[in-house]
Amino acid sequence: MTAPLHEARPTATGRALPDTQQGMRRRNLARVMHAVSAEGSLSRAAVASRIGLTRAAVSTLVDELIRWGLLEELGPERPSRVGRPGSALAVSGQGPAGVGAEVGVDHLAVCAVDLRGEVRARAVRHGTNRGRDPRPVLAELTGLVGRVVADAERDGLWPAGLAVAVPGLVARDGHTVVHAPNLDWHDTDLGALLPPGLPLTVDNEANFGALAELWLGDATPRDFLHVSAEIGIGAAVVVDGQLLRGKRGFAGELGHVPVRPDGPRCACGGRGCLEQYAGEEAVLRAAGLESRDDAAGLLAQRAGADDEDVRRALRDAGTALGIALTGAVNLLDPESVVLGGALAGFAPWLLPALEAELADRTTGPACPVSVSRLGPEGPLLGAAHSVIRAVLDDPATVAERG
Amino acid sequence: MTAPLHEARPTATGRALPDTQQGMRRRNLARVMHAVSAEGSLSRAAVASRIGLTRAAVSTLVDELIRWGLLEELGPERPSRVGRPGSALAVSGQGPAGVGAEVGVDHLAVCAVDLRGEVRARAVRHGTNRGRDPRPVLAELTGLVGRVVADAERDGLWPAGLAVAVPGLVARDGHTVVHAPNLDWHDTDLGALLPPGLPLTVDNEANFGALAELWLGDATPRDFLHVSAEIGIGAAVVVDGQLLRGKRGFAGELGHVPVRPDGPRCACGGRGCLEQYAGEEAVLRAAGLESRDDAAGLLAQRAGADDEDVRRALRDAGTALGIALTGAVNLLDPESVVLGGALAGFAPWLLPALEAELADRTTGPACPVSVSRLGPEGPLLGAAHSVIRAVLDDPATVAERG
DNA sequence: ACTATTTCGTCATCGCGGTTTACAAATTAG
DNA sequence: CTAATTTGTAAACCGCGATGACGAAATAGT
Repeated sequence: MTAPLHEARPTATGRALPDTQQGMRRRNLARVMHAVSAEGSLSRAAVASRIGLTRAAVSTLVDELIRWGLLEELGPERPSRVGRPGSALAVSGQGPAGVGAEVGVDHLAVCAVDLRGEVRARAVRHGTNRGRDPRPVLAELTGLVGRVVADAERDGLWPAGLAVAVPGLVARDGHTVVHAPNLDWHDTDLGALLPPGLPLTVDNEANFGALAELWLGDATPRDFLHVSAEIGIGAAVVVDGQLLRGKRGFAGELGHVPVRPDGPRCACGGRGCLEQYAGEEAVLRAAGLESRDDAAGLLAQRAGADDEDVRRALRDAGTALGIALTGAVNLLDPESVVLGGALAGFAPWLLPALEAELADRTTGPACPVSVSRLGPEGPLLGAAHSVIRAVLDDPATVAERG
Repeated sequence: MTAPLHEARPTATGRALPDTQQGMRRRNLARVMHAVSAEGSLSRAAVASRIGLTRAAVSTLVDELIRWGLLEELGPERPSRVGRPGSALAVSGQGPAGVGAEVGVDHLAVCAVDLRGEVRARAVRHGTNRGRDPRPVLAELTGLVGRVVADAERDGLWPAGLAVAVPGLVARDGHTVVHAPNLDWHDTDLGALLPPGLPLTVDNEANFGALAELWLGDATPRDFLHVSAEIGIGAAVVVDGQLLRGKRGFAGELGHVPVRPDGPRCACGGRGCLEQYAGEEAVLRAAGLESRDDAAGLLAQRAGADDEDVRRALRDAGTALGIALTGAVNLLDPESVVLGGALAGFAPWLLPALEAELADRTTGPACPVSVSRLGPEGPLLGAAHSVIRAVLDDPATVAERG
């Protein structure tokens, strides 16, 4: 029932790795990094008691991490209780940087985040990418990445990897966009079209948004459902602090959960999918508006200005979302549901209907629904942080650099 | 993106365990057990190459496991290729036994399984438990457990734990039945009512059924959805070979996924839940039959005898299941869906409508739906095997006994 | 039949990594 | 100013897997 010991480190190959002393060392290095990172600043003794190793062992681990430039010594702590005060350790503000990028429907954005989680450089280009060929778009993105990397390097950082958030389905290989309807990209391998040299990860923006919520949100639980709508409606399922990706990497397709099985036909082949009721197109139509760029902004503005048609449309969308989420919550029993992306902006008008539906259809206390405070920044930050987390999770990978 | 090294062994407390040499040893002992168990019989050298350790290291591990009575030496292998033949190792048929029990609506069952996975003792009592007080029911169950344990002990086994499958929701504490509608049990702590001394685990029958499918099914993937209906409709979600339990332990409540949001009221508070269309009651009503004991048997018999009313009712149930599963498949992207429990018996009449619905509502290749070959035995076997798996997953826990 | 080759299991030795124990340094409590 | 407490480090120790060598037991080749 508990996690099998022999599968402590599942591998892509499916074969269990041998458990050797080097692996133990690597895991303990990671534990030290995580402990210091979580608290901001910690003495060796505090790390030791927190991760359950002895002070002596932690000392050697810290020495190594300092040598690699991942930790730094801040000097003696202000003594608070009796005894010799410890020497404060902190995650280095130099060293590796995570480069995150976002291909949005109407913008490109890139940022660099240091090990401490602070954004140290950014670049944005506005303008629609809808229907454009991937090559020029990614060439522009490469330009932005170059600028951000140059800025970061001037600042004493070196890029440890590039993570790109895209509004579409990404294969489990981590670099092929299978289907991005709003960009009209299909089976596009971004590996060849982005700057070489940097380890690349591509993922769905909902996934990166969920990770941002997990890592940066305040009091975000380790089991939650993150719903994020831009044009389509995506969701990401986080279980025990890990993204649930599914066989093909397509998990979280909330937009095509049937809400009214006899409803209107959907592009996916189904009928009455959530997107037919709560997708951007559907909401615009229900509000009597035409499709256009920045439709989300228009909707939010009208709703804020008491436009009753728009409000009704958003209420109905909330109801549909509530029905779809009832199914998801029944299936997953998450600790909470978080609304992110464009949905966060509509929360005042969506939430009441959504929560009412959820409460009506569930026994006992309804699953709490909250709104992301990261808003549209989520996916970009999640992407950048995913690179940083990889370093924290296995510091030995950057042993040589620094 | 990969599993964080520092979280290799997640704990119930949420605090990361230190990584020590003893932990390493324990994990490697587990790897040896799993390797031998998976192949039935293996030489030390074969184990070594399979788990990536050296022959010398495996020798010491095997020595210890033999000393504990978990492995046994079968003697020299029949030489197949050049070189000295190895000495065959096998999991011991003596030693620890897993005791599984099932509280069904109309029966009680207990069995004991040895480390090799073979059923070595069993006991059953027929008769309804619907609405009975938990105390006498569990007293009877305790009696059956006593008989099975006695049989097993006569056979050279000792009970390593008791796992009980119940048709209802079980809290994450692993011993409290929160809600079992068909028994009419609520917030019942089974810990106090079952034989003391044996480590106890209680879980939903759908969960144990899914584990049985995972461990015993042929070619069952590590990511699948197991749907099991007795009276209600339960599901279990398996992700990466692990059960997804949810915050409260209630994950998998497929029966209350909304299928037609404006459909009939359900006891759960919702409307148009799957159970209103595919639950036993609903199917009986749709077929024009009355509720009675062994209704499932009656339905299967009538369907087999070309009763068109029953067949239509089952087809409609299949359609509703298809709609609910479309949502689940969109959300989870599992490798397959497995129908177990009573559903397995209805498969011939359910499957066509179910698969048609799933195919219609999904783009690309539909998620394959298969039928469990374990049938009604699943939960009982899963329970017993869960105890055995715990031993295989951490052999050191039984070091002293044997 | 005899030898060369291959593979298996074991042993002695080694290196790595965390623990134990001891101690000096730095602080508070009295 | 002394006793108590806590921190960080160093030295000795121990557990565990790796290495390399060796005898044992089989096949393959002549």
